[in-house]
Amino acid sequence: MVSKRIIHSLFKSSDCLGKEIWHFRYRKPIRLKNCALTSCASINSLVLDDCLDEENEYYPSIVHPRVTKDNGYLDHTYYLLLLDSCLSEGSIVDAKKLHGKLLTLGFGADYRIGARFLDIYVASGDLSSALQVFDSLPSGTRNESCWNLLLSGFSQMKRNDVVLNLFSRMIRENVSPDECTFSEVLQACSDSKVAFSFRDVEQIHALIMRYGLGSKLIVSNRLIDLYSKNGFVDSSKQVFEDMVVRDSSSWVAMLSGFCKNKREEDAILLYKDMRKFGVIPTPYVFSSVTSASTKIEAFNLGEQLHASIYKWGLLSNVFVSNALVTLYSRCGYLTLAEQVFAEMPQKDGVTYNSLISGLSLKGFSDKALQLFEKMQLSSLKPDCVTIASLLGACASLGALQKGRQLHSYATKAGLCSDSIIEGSLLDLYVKCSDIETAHKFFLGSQMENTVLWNVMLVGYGQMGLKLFRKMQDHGIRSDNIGFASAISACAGIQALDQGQQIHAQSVVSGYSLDHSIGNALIFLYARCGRIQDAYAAFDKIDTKDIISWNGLVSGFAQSGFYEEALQVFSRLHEDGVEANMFTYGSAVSAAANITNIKQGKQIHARIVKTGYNGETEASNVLITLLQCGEEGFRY
DNA sequence: ATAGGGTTAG
Repeated sequence: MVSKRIIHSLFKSSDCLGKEIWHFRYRKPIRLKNCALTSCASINSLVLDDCLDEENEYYPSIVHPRVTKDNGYLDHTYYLLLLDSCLSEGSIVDAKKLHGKLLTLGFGADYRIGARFLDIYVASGDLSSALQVFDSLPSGTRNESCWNLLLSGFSQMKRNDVVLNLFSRMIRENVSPDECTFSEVLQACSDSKVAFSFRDVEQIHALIMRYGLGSKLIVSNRLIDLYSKNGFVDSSKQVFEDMVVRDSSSWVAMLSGFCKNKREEDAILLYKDMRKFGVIPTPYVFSSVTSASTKIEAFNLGEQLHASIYKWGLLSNVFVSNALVTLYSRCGYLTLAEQVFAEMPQKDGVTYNSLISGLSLKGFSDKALQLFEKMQLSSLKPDCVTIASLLGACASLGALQKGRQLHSYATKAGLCSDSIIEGSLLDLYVKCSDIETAHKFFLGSQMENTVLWNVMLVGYGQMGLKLFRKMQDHGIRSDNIGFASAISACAGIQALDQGQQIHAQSVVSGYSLDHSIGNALIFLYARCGRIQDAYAAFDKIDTKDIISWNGLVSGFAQSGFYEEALQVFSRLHEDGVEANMFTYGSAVSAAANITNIKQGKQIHARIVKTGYNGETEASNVLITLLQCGEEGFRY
């Protein structure tokens, strides 16, 4: 709204005597009488009376841009008011008409009018018109706010390439960017699909410092984000630590930076620091930190977080509670996960997906499928993530029929082009031994999807190795899981040379430090009876997990080094490592083979204690052990 | 502006 005074001075400054103007009430043009403007109450009242309400405030919507037979008595200020009227009514069509008229009237070069149109076009998303107006402005009048307007327009439309081009043009034309400029530019860089090299980000950083904007909060926050998104989290940390003033977003940016770069421990330490500094945690903080503790399975910390979240009254936040559902699911506390789920006042697709994937992963496939039914009854639509989890559940259940239903659901919903859905579908058919469908599916899919090769490689055992060669013949690069699976396949047929060769290839491909490949190598040596090499490979792994240990135990057990296998099993026990069903299976089998009833019984006791006695693999071998014939041994 | 869920592996 514009005050009465502005309109007054507007009319005073205009030489409008004897001209025709549009009368808004009569809806027709009238000619202004020959009277002195300073005392021209008639003109003022003529227009103003119609435009003012009781509170003497001007409503632009009453003014309509149909000023006829204009000879130029109305200046740009008047047109700016008219433009405001178009804007307040949101009528881009009117604005465009007016623009056309102004151009014919010769107002095109007027900076203020141009800037206003720029604003209108950017706000309405008509960026090509915006760009036209921008280019038609005399270059001397294009100040940084014009540039920023244009930048923010393209940034909102996610045209990041244009944003970056405009930015470099801006620098070339010697316009000084301000914090708004960098805020948009950094945002565009972060959203861009293209990865930035360290040098790229550093150059942007240097520019920021050159223009003296290093202390601006929004700039630093986005810089932290940009460094992190491209994997340079240590530089993010540097920026964060150099900040004199931080706001809540700075902490969140740093937290999520650590989370994005698998630095969960750092994220958790940062959270503790943040609390020490007395920063009030936001939902963003809790969803990030909870997710970080999920990833490293820090269940105790997760419980503490749950308590804090409750204390801050943030359980009603969907993001936060979803993170909690995932936390409890992944740590195996499905009852707690279900409890959080049940108490959520609002649920979204991710809420369902979190619990469904948790149930599927932990073997509660039936429950996962039931929850899927429930989800369909609610108005929420299952998506790729839902289907992928459920396909996993079906694969482990061997539920081919249900899996096929999901397949047709996914086809109807248009989800089948998703590469992860493809992977889990193929895995379903392979695990359910529907070789024909699996083969057809594989041949009909994109060759570049390495997961599909891996699924085939694993599922087809020895045949898999041939496929692995074929993959290489096609020039498709394998990934760490492909190499690991191929090496394991070699282990299975005790093809040491071939396995070593593939390992050498993986090193050439840059996977020399990969965990999965290291574990596979342990298994290869152990399975081929190379005890010392196996231990050497084992020692090379810096963070040994149960799979590393299993490589030794099951490898030795399968190659007939039963005592060795049992020794490793005892060591594992002493080291306080949690065995799983594969470990127990191999250990019991080793004990059975050398009829070591005493150790067999000990293992049995632990199996019962850990609840793995429901697992067929260990139980079957226990029965074998029983058949070895020790009296009094009962399963 | 910054946050949560999915496939292959022994």
